[in-house]
Amino acid sequence: MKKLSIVDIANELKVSKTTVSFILNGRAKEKRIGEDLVERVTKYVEEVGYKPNSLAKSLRTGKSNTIGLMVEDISNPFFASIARLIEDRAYKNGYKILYCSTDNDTQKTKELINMFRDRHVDGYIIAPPEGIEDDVEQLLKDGLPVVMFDRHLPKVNTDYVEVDNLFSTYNATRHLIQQGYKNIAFVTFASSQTQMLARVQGYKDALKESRFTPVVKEVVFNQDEEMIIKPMTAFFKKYKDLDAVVFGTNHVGTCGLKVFNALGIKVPENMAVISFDDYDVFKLYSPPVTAIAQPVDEIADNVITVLLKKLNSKGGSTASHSVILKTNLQIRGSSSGSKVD
Amino acid sequence: MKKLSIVDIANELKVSKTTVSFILNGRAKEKRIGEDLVERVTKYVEEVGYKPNSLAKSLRTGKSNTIGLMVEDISNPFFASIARLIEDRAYKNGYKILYCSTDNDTQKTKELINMFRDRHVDGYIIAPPEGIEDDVEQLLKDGLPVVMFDRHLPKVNTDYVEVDNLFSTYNATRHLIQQGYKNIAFVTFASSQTQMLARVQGYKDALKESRFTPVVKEVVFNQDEEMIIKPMTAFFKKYKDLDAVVFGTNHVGTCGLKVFNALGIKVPENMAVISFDDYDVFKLYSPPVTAIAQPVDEIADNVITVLLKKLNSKGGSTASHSVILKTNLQIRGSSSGSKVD
DNA sequence: GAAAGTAGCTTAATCGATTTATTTTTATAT
DNA sequence: ATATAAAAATAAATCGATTAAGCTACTTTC
Repeated sequence: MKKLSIVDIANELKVSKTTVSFILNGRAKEKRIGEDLVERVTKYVEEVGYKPNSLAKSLRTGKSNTIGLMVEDISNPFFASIARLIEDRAYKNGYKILYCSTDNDTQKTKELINMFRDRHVDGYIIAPPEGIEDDVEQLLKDGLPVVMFDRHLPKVNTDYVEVDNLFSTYNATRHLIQQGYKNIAFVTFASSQTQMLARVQGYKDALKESRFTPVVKEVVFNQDEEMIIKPMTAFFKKYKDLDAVVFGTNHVGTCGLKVFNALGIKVPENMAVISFDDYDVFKLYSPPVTAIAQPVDEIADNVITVLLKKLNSKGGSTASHSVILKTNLQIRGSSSGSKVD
Repeated sequence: MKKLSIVDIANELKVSKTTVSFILNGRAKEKRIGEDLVERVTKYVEEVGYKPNSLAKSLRTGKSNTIGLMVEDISNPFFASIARLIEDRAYKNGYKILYCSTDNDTQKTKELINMFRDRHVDGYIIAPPEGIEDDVEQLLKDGLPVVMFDRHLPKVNTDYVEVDNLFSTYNATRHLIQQGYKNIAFVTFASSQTQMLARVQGYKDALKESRFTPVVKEVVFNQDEEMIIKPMTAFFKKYKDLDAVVFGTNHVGTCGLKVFNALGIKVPENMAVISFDDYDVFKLYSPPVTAIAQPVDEIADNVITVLLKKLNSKGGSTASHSVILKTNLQIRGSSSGSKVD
């Protein structure tokens, strides 16, 4: 049983493929095709289970009904859950997702964008690394909708969905200060991505307000966790008088907990911890770790909504929708959060 | 600047598009095209950055260079890391990944398979739910390679990559017995998927060997974690004399830990725990939780290797490669694993 | 020096849809 | 009965590649 084409349908019913095409695309009324014929065709198509070849369709129409999703790392729970939610919404709207991990690697990301272009992806959802401004600019110039999330490219005027990073770490740090902690460090990945800069700034702002000296440690992003844990271990060995730390991402936070476990540093007795991004590891740590929870559902929801809007408004120069969402400081810990010396 | 097509290239160079196509596909020698022309074309193509339209190419050749990856839930760390590794290998071999989550929903999975077919995916990687035997059979009949992982469909003769589930839980349970635990439960998702049946069986076998009575609790898979935690809480409240439990998956295990936290049950003092699938939550729990670590790298490696082999051997009826990998029981816990009453 | 061979390209069909332009058929008006 | 408009359906071009088959012009071969 070979796959059916529109010609087969047309031949079988002794009509032209044009007619079949019109009917299948709901343009029967518009093209005033007789109701009886419409019914005959619809019925037969249903009966034999004919599905148009989407490649041919895409070639002709230029639309592929595919969305390209580029995250930093699909195996990171934060990105995985957002991907999951976006996937659901996209499928429901007839779009498929082509996804990939950028590893925050500029060159890799550029290649992936080309790959997506090549595949005639209709829209792009990107958690962008630095250095891809020109490529994104080009996409926009060519009328392809792009929505960024988690961070954005300041030099590129496009839609994005983010959380209020600066306020989040500011607030978290202030929380620590109010609990009486005095030597608070900030540990994060070395990066000049917008969200990272904002997170560091929030921390610094809070410290400045209380006239404390900031201690910022940046570790280099690496697939191999050991390469993250080593420098971090050295850092905590060196700064022995720290009594609290804010971690810039869930991954850094998780590595941090591993370091503390290895060094025998008790959380929160010896070291209060707040990490960006909430997830099971922090919830189940004992005692559980305070975390800045990002509203993943809302992020995913906004991202896909904005993108679908752009896709439907077909080239209409919709004004940029930049959505900034609030995070939620999940305060946890046996000592109800206040310092006990 | 409109996108270039092969015709534009041909016109510009005053040659036929056939020639350009042959050169671009490395068939210049075979089609004895002059070396100078080959160079001229190659150079020009490079210069203007022409990339063939892959849709047109796929339409003509029938190959899309895409692999469909269907996992249970992309936001589950086990599947996310495998997806990540497969993605890497696939991209390196010129294949893109279309992925989706099945939620173990038969109907949804059938629809997704159709979606993939429609997209002319070249090969399928599936962690199959039950009930899709016919659909997979059809794929195979149509010459489309399918590799399954994590579990398989006993009635369908296709390649799969799995771990030795039965031995894994048997071994884990025996470990608990050797430590002196006497009332060991097995908690898992209700499912008759091969891997789940094997896991329960391994547990039962070990208990039988020592003449203990098995206590198996099955909870229903649900997106909403509360629906898992509730019945599990009831279960542990009811069976108060349990001193150890084996969890069938990382997700059940994580929920279990949440239940114990809520009920004030200390692990491992009041309840020894071993969970299938190792990940950060178990490593960082204090004291860390013993887990059955699956070799995700090896799984991903084998899956993609088998699939690529099939894709390249072009319809050749390669014999089924079924790979069964060993798991690794990561023994952890402050009391070095033995029971202290 | 005519037949055969070959190097080097090109013509045209094809994949399976969409869509523009056109034709045929039927109904209505004059 | 004929012109005219409306309704219904179709032919053919197109999207951008691949590829089987064909065409020159030049070189061999006997």
